[in-house]
Amino acid sequence: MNYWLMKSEPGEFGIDDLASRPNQTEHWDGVRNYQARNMMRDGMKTGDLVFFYHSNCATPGIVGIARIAREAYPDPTASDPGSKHFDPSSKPDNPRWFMVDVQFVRKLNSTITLAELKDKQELEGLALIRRGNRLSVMPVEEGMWNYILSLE
DNA sequence: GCCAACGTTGGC
DNA sequence: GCCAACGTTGGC
Repeated sequence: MNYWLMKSEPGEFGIDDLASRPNQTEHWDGVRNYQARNMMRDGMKTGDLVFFYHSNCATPGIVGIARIAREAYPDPTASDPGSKHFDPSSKPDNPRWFMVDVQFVRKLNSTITLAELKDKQELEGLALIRRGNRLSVMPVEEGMWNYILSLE
């Protein structure tokens, strides 16, 4: 079992949006960063758990937990000229971008804020709080996962 | 809205 | 292969 953190802007797609989808499941499309893609494609397995993180908002932080419901498969928005994630250099017979399906597990009782996470010596090295980090998909070590949950 | 940090692109 | 220019992310 692996653990992850995935960022989303609540104004675009927040934890409540995930919870209200059919089967409480949604495709995680639109990832256009190679490192993030590689982690989704090569690392994520069905059943892995994910911290759902709200970025670019008043109080950035971890707001809930999700699970990987389907392992990586081609992201159709890459070959859809009408999508804002359209990538003309990705060929349908050789897809460049992938997505996973993510299913809602639960919301946290309260947001574990970025400020709080930054404050913890125990989380030194966590990719989320490394300087300049902008990855939208990143791994979380099991020990850190458990520690973060203990902050709830 | 500002801006630092980072990734990508493309000329050479 | 270098690197300047540009676009994006995301905290503040």
